[in-house]
Amino acid sequence: MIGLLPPGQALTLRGLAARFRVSMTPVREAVRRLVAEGALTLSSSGRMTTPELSVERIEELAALRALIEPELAARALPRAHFALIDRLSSINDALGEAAERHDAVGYIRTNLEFHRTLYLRAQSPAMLAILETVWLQLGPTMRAVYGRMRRNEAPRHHRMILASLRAGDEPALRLAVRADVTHGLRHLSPSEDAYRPTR
Amino acid sequence: MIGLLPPGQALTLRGLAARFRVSMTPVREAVRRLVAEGALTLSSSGRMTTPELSVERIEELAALRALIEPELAARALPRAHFALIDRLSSINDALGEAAERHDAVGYIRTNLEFHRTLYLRAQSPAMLAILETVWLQLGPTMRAVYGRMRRNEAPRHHRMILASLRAGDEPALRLAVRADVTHGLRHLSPSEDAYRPTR
DNA sequence: CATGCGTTCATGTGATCACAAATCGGCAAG
DNA sequence: CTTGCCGATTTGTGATCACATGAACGCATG
Repeated sequence: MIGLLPPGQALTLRGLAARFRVSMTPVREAVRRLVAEGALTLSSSGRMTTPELSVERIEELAALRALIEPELAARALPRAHFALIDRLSSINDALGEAAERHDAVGYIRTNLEFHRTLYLRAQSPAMLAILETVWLQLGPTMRAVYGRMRRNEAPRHHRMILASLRAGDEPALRLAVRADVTHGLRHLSPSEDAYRPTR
Repeated sequence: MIGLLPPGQALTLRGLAARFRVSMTPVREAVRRLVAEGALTLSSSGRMTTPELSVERIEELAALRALIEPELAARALPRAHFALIDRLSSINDALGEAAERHDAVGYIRTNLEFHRTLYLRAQSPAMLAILETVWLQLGPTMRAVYGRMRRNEAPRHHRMILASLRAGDEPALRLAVRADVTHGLRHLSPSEDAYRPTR
C-alpha cells in the first residue's frame, strides 16, 4: 500500500516463507488474501507479482477514489472537532518534511495517514475497507510515480481540505478532496516506460 | 452473492472439503479469499459464518452501491446499443417471472444479472470487481429480505433505466439507477429479528 | 554471433498429519 | 428447573511431502 514494492515485483511462496520464518501454509493464505484484494497479481501459471497497472486501470481506480473519498470526508465533517483538525495539520507538516527529503515511501505513507485519519471519523468501516483495497492496488504504482516526482511540499489541496473542515463547509470539502485525489493521480499517464522494475 | 446461504450460516473447513471432494488446503485458500472480500466473517476463534450485517453496515454498503452503480451505468451508456437494451429487457421479463414465483434466490440472481449485463458494457473491470465485493457482502442479507417480501413484479425503476438508455439521457440514467439501488435496499432496516437463521 | 532446443531447477498445488484450542454434550448440584 | 462444570469431540493452524508444470539456463548448431 505504501509503495515498498515496485510494480512487477515477483514474489515466491518459499521465499516469503523463509523471510518470515514460517512454513508455506500461512504464506499461501496471506498471499491468497492479497490476490483477492487486488494487491498482487496471479499469472496464469500461478506466479505472483505486484501489479503493473495499465493506464485504463489507473484511471478506474482514480475514479473510485474520487467517488468514495469525498463521501467519507463529508461523513467525517460533522464529527471533525478541533483536535482532529489539529492532528491533520501536524500530519500535513510531516508530509511536507517527507517531500523535502524526497522520501517517496514516507511521503505516500504520510499522505495515506492524512486521509485515513480524516476518514476514520466517518465511522464507516465498510466504506473505508473498500477504499483501502483501492489504495492497496495503487501502492506500487504510486511509488513508481512519486519516486520520479520532484515535489518538495505537501499537496496544496490539503490546505483547502483543512480550511473546509474548519469552516464546516461540506460542498467545499467534497470539492477539495476530489481535487486532491484527481490531481495526485493525474501524473500517472506517461508513467509506463519511465520506470524499470528489477525482477 | 445470490443469497443461497442465509445470514449467520456456519461453515467448516472439513465440511466444505468433504462436500467438494477435495482436501482442506484448497478449501482454506478459497475461504481465505472469501473472508478477504467480506463474503464470510471470521470469528475470533477462527470459525467462519456468513455475515449478519448490522443496519449501519447495510446502509454503508447501500451507499457504496449508490455511488458506484450510477457511474458504471453512465460509462456504459455510450456503448449501449439496441441489442444490449433488448437483452436487458428480456432479463427484466425473467425478473418479473421470478417475482411471480416468489423465488427469492432466482429473483436476486436475475436482478444482479440485469445490473451486471449493463455494467459490463462500461469496460471498467476494476470498478465492477469492487462493486461485486459489495454485492457479495449483501448476498445473505438480501436473501433474508426478499424471502419475506411479497413482491410480484420487476422493480419499477428498471423500466426507467431502460427508457433512459434508449433516450441516451445520462442524468436520467444516473438517477434511475440510484433510485433502483436505494429503493431496493430501503426495506432492510426492520429486518434484524424477522429472520431466524438455522445454525 | 544469433537462435533453437533440451535438461535442470525452482515453484505452485493438493494432500495428510500432529497439535492446541474451543465448542458442545451430558451430568450433577443447588 | 436452572446453572455450573468437566470431558469428548470437533475444528482451525502450521508444517511437511510428493508431484506436475513452467521457467531458466546452457549448449550446440546454423
